[in-house]
Amino acid sequence: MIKVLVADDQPLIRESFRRLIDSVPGFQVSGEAATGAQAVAVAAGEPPDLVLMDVRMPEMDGIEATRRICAGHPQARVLIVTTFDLDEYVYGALQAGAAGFLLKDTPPAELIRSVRAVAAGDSLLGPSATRRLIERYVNPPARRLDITEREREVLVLVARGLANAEIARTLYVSLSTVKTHVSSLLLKLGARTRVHLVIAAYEANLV
Amino acid sequence: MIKVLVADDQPLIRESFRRLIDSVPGFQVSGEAATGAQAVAVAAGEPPDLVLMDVRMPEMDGIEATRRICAGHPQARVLIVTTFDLDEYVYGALQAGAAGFLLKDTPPAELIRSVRAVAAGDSLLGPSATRRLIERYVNPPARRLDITEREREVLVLVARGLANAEIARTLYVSLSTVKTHVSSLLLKLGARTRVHLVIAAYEANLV
DNA sequence: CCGCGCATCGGTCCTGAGACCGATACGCGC
DNA sequence: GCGCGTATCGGTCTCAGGACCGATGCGCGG
Repeated sequence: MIKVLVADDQPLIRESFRRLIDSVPGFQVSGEAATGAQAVAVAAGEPPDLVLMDVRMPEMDGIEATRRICAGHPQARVLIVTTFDLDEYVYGALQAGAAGFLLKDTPPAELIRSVRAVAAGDSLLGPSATRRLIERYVNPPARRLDITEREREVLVLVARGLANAEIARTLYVSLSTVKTHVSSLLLKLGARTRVHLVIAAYEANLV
Repeated sequence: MIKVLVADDQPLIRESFRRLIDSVPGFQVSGEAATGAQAVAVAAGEPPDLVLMDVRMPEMDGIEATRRICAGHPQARVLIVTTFDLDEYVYGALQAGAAGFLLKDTPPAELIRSVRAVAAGDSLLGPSATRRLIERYVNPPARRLDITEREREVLVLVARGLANAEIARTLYVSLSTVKTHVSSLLLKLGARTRVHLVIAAYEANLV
């Protein structure tokens, strides 16, 4: 029997979730909480297998509560269910350890499937959350650096940790040439040292 | 009317998808393809709004076809539907520009909802794909660097581009101390210069 | 108590990095 | 033809970075 903790500051919502969860075979609501702090406390007393967590709650928000519960109970899976489809909520919740992020307007049938999936160890996000996650992490808008092709090559090698002499040998040019390119890069990217170039390269997803 | 291209090397699968799609109001199958190359060609002749794409296909796989179609038709949304739930497929497909990744055992009702979501500009992944995406991009297993707390502080500042003297001022210690820590870091992390430290810090997700 | 790891600090020495100066050659557009 | 940007190359000079030497104090466990 999978024990579920329901955390939401609205009693009506908790009641709905309780009915929904209890209607699913193998699942049982083992506790309720009206604030993030309460959720953490209840989870400490009765370790849940699954947590349905709201984000906006008094005392402590659901993100922070998620972080603490995940830290204290690694086996617990947290499914965020919120009204507000905000970027920071999504990223924050997932970084805090949440395994899912759904909106409250999700149809009950899908919610149940999601609960099952999360309880089984998988993860699940609402469509808009998924889109933004992909945009942010998988296909981030590669910042355009206004540099020439040759300079880009040099930048990549710098970011790999090669010394100027090594870059020269790699590109079959002289040390002077490499230094010229590096100087141009420093100027164009507003960097003081090659360390800043490495940082710029990483931030621009060149590596 | 949303035009859908169905690409799969099995005629039976195509037929199933065609019936499913045509049964949804506002959607219409505008073309079929049995290989990745065919999919690209058909898409070029009759630009689709949505593509249902298999991965394993002769001539060209669905990932590469996705890449080309997304490059040529930015408005086209690609939904990968495959039998094989492999990591490389998921990461590859999303990097290629796919907006969704589902398994063929997805129930028809959910598939239809997914098609609608993807056509509306959102994204959707199956539960296991979502989990692995999160594990890989949002909460990557931070490599443990065997360094002291103080060294970690110095490393972070180095990775931010601070010079030794600036680090010294920031931490209220002498330049000598910073140099000592940096030397220890170079030794422990097997780095030759501070550039390697920056790289190590980025790879270890310290920044 | 004594050893060990950690953090702190100072000095010397050498080298790569980067600024700044110069130059040539090539392609491209006006 | 001439200017402009890019890529190439050389020299000089300064300085931060890093190696290597030394040292002290502190906490912690055998």
